[in-house]
Amino acid sequence: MRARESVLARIEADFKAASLPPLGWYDVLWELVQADEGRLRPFEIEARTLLAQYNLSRLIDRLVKEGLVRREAVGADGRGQWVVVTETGRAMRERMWRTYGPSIEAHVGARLSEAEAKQLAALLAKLR
Amino acid sequence: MRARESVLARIEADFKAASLPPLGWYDVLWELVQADEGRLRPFEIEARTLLAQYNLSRLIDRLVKEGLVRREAVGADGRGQWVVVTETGRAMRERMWRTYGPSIEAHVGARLSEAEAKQLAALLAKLR
DNA sequence: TTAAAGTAGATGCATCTGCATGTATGTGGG
DNA sequence: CCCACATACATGCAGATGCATCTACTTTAA
Repeated sequence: MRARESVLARIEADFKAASLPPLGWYDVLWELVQADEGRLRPFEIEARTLLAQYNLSRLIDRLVKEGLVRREAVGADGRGQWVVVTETGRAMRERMWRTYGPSIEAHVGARLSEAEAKQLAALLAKLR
Repeated sequence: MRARESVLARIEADFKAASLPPLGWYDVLWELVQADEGRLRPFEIEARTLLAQYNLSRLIDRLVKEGLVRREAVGADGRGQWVVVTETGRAMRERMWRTYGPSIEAHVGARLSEAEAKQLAALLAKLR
């Protein structure tokens, strides 16, 4: 818990310094960019990111308002919708990564050897 | 991040099931119980828990309102105050621990061997 | 001694979160 | 076919958080 606090605080400081949106936005944009056709259903994003349903719903609102994603009706299921990344959204994800990547490297990578990082990942995986 | 999410969600579910106050309260109560005479200055709690100053200030308000701690003036420094655990506060910490301890054991302890836990702690310490 | 700078803590405001619940659509058993 | 139940997502409300700033007291240094 403390380690996560420390690391997160440092990364968020880097984000603030670069005037970037909240860190959490990255995860959603990333999942969308990875996904087929750059789109996912909200419940799929929810499963991938561990965001609570009501939080995701409102996070999508904010992303829409910033023009980073758009909602699209899905034919097969009248209850559902697609969340689609826009070009602006892809560009923003890339811009965020230009801070995020080096930040992770500085605050995590630089403190662990390759072997240690693998070990850590393996240990943490046991907790999920 | 994901591991912490998962574990925390499980522990918080246990807390909710036991109708306990937010998990964060525990850390403050614990630091106070550990401390000499059961009291600390807010800035000391801040350093120990990584709580932001403004969050701690209001968290203390809530603890006071529940009768778990009380504020006391400190003679030496007119700007400062002591935060002192009450008997109710000590009892609450114990009650919380009766859920928290087993919960940690179930969601963390049971998934790691003694050696793995030590390894994990050592790796995470490098990130602080 | 006294003004400038520092430290301890509180607080107004906007945003975010958790919780419960709402609306709309889909599905499966009788 | 249809009604009870399930699923997908939204939302009102209360409380929590982040940010900037404020007040009050202390220390420093000329």
